[in-house]
Amino acid sequence: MLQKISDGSTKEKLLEAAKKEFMQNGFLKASLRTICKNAGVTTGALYFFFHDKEDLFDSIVKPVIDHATQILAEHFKHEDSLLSGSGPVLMQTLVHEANKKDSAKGDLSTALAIFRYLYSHYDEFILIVQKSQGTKWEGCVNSFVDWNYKHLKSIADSYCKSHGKKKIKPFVLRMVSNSQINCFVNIVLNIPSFKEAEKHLPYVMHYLVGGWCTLFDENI
Amino acid sequence: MLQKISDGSTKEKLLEAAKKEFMQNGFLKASLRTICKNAGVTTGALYFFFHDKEDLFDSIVKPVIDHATQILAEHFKHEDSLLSGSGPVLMQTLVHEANKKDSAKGDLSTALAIFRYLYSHYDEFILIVQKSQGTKWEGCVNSFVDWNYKHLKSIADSYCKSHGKKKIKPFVLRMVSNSQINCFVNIVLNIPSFKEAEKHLPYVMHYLVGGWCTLFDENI
Amino acid sequence: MLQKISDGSTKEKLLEAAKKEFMQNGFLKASLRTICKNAGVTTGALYFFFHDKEDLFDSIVKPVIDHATQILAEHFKHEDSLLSGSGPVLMQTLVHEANKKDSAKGDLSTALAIFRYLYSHYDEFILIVQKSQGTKWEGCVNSFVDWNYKHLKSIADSYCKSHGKKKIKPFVLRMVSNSQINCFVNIVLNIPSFKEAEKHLPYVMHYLVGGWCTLFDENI
Amino acid sequence: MLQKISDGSTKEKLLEAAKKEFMQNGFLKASLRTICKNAGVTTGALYFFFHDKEDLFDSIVKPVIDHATQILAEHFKHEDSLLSGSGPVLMQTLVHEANKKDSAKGDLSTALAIFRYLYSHYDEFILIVQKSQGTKWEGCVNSFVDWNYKHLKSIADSYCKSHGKKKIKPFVLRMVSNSQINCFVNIVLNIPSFKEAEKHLPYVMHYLVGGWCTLFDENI
DNA sequence: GATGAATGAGTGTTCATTCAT
DNA sequence: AATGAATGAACACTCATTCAT
Repeated sequence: MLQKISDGSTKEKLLEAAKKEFMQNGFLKASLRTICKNAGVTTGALYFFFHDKEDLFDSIVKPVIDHATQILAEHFKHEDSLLSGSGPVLMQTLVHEANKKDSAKGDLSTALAIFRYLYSHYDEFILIVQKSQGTKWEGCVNSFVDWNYKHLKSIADSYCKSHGKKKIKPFVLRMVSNSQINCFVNIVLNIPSFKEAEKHLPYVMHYLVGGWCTLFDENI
Repeated sequence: MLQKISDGSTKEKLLEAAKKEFMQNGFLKASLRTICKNAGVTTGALYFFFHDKEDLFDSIVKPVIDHATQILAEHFKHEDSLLSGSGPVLMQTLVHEANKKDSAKGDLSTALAIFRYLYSHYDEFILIVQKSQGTKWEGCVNSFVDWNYKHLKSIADSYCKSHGKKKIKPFVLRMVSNSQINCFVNIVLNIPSFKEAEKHLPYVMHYLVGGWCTLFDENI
Repeated sequence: MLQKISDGSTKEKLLEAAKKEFMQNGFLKASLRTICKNAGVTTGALYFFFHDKEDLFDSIVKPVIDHATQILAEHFKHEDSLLSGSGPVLMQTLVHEANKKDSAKGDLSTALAIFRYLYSHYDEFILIVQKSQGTKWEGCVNSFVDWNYKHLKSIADSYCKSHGKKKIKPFVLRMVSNSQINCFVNIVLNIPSFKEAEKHLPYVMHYLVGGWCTLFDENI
Repeated sequence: MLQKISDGSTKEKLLEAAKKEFMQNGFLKASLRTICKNAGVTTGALYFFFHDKEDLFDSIVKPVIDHATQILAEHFKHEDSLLSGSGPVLMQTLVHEANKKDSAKGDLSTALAIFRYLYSHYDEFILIVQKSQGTKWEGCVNSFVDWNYKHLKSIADSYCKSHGKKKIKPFVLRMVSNSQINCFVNIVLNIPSFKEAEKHLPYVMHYLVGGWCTLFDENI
């Protein structure tokens, strides 16, 4: 595994205490004093390991963001390769025919991988999504929306071109991207365990694909 | 109109300065001192008009929340009355057939009313949605999701019953509710003017209805 | 009666609210804001009737102090007149023989009069004794001790002179004076009703006279 | 000695400045700002050493209260052991015969010890007795009165029982207790030096014992 | 590596008081 | 006689950060 087991070192104790404090109070209201006290360590020690308050937050959150980014990047890369390589047939797999097959949107494996990872770093996920106001990560989810948007756009444009339809409006794609990301975030936020989320996932995908396919209907 | 035009009174100056400061820094980081300074007023004056920092925030935000709530309440009431009064035929209007008609989801009038109102109180809307961390309104959007969920559930249950289908899972409805609210919020957040939003609205509705109708498909 | 019945006028309402606030919080912690709010009156009104915070406190407390002072003054004057007029015989009444009679220290009438008055102005008494820190009255009880000391001294000196004994040391007399006043204050503070205090009074006097007479014993 | 000599450290400077400020203004009116300024230290420094304003006051006053309490406790314990161990004879020493001997109330050693201690912590004593309003110590003297009352009661009850007299009324004993404590406090308050107080002490004891013995007179 | 001490600007809030109307 | 608005200094307290040791 990539993650070191907590070894009770000062740094680990600080990170643990910080996580708890950030979870309870959010970045802005969190108190370094409290963190140090709970870690059983002096303020000076904190500043030996971390440059400042935000750096401390970063140290907790960054690895998770990076890893999630990587999973997504691989997923996008994979879909892109399918797309560029194999023309209209595959396109249907990705888009229109998706809801007629039991493995909607290609397959669920990427979604499951992401979920599995996020649930195993639940606190960090919460920190990123709900407690990062005041840090550079407060727009983190939006960045993912942007990214996903670009991805969706390339798929949609490609599909429309090959089917002789006019392009989906960027605004709509942005909204869809946002909708997708938001659904995923919401699942993790509202469903306590990976196991349950796993069970729900097909319904979610079905719903999202339903909306997605609507975009390519003739009558609009 | 219900809203008084700013008359340059101390209270108005304070509210104006507060709005600006809250917009810039969010509730937690906002400084009352700065607000007073920018309003050209002493700290004491602020406390003559407002009970405390949160009361100041409230005074800006509450009327907008109340009004939006009222619009929604009327909308829900209206749909409920259609539902209870007229059986399966209308149900189709509300649900399944929606995407086959140009007035999806009944009609767009409620959505437009809400949008028109929110755009005319843009700053307040931003404050509620993005700057209210640390106040009692930080979960405000979630409350709307909950509310909408109850509404969707009654519609869905009623429809399923009359069509002999098994109920939609609560979790799915919750997700859909969240998705809908999130889309609307996102439009206001990302589209600068009401005029543009108005143009986009049909696409949005089409997308949302698409997802919604998927729920009632046979094959899941 | 000297005391006007509260007529619900603004001034009366202020005095009433002030009394309550001063009782609860003492002079220093008392808030004029709170007083005005409870009186249902604005701050400005308060400053129409009273010069400042201390003046407000004074207005409540001064009449009671004055009246108590007057009662005492009459008592002292009366005892002085007995003293100057009638030589050694009366002296015994006042002092040494006191504890052999059932009406110790002359009689209890003065004490009863004072008690009756204080109990009928209980709140004001508490204010003077326990809540006046920060006002010019915070040493009020000490003034009474001083005054009583002068009185005791004249009695003691006169007695000693006429009995050929050497004078009681001023320090001792001061202590005795303090002891007496303190006992009286303590009774009012610890015994809730005049009726009960009246019952206890003889024991108190017996105790005080016991100590007082000790001063004139031969063997010291 | 238990007390460290002021070493000019920040904490010592703060305590010194605080003592001065509390003496001048009492707890409530004392300003932490002023204290820090006079200590030549920033506000933050104060809060490194003390939890809050009251903790600062406590740190000055608590050791003295504790020590005085201890001295008294030992004294009470000693008297109790005499009482339980040796019957009526000693009882006379403690009570009735006290005024016929030159070492009234057993001996003066406890009183002297207390005085010596209090005079060597004069400022702290003043703080406790006169400047503690608003802190948990404002009723401190009353606690001592209560304590002494319980002690007096056990002595008095024991004496009355062994002499076949009916018990002294609790109210009277409470008053006597108050009177004794009050006298002692008053001495320290009014007599500037231990040396003088020492000279006066026999008179004080004589007076107090005089009153005390009166309680056991036949004719009341 | 880590401590303990200290900084100093900043926080929201309360205060008694004033004054034009 | 009384209001409502406003003052401005003061309050206790917290903050992230620094640094000599």
